[in-house]
Amino acid sequence: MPRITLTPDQPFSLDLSLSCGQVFSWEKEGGVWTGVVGSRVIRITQRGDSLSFSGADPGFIRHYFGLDDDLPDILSSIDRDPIIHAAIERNRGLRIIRQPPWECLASYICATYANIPGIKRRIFLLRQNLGDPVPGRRDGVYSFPSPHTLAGAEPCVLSGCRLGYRSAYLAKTARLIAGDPAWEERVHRLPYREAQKELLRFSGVGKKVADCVLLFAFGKWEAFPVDTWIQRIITTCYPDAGPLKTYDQISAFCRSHFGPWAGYAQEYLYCHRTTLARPCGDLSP
DNA sequence: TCCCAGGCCGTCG
DNA sequence: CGACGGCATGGG
Repeated sequence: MPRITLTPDQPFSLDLSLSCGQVFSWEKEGGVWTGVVGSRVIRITQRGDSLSFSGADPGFIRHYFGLDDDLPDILSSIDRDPIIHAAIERNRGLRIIRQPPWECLASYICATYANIPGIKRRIFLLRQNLGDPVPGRRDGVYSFPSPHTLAGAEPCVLSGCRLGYRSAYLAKTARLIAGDPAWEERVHRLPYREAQKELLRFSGVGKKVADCVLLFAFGKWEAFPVDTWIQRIITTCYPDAGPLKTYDQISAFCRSHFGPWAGYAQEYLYCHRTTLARPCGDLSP
């Protein structure tokens, strides 16, 4: 079984990274995480500084989990106030995962105005109803459906995935992308703001979804997704920022406050949301 | 039964 | 631009 030994100067927590709500298709059973990334079934476990895994080579694992990002450097650069400091102390080792772009985009279209268990359920149904079974010992493991498959899906099959009003958005975007295979390379090449504009062309994609995809799939670290949790945290815990009202005001304040790795700060705040969002921003543990 | 959830779209000032 | 209602569905 392939293995990666982590060095002490580059902390990593598999549990935090997979359970903080950035990915929706990983499951942990008996200490082992299982997920489908593209067409690979990856099984991985962490014991201390050792990662043991199957289904992918070490280079893929390093890239997918961001193990080559200099986390201590990133964290010290965003550690600019007591609020984020507490979030860092509590969640050190959380890394932003590099998701396949289409899976990430489609998942976050399905994630609007829903809670995480509901999102996981819908994406599970999408895989089960429209994905391809992935060869392996265990059945019940399916790849994420391709844009082409989703674009041609029977309406009754798609409605069985319980997406509600998101269903039409996803189908429309799947059709657009099935006829535009260069979208991924285009977004990669563009700087943050123009890449965001490019994603906003897709149906069901507003600024929040676009920023999630830019952060979680394209490594645009300036992206700072503002959802209801982050909005609450910023307005209650950062009153000195002034009366921030619009998405762009909050997002821009956080980019200037946290710097070029603002997206990492967002994820640490989000991971710490239930503590930070309670009344008065109480920092007690 | 309520309220809320990793919001977006269309419409109207 | 900014504000606002509607929206399918499921969790707590």
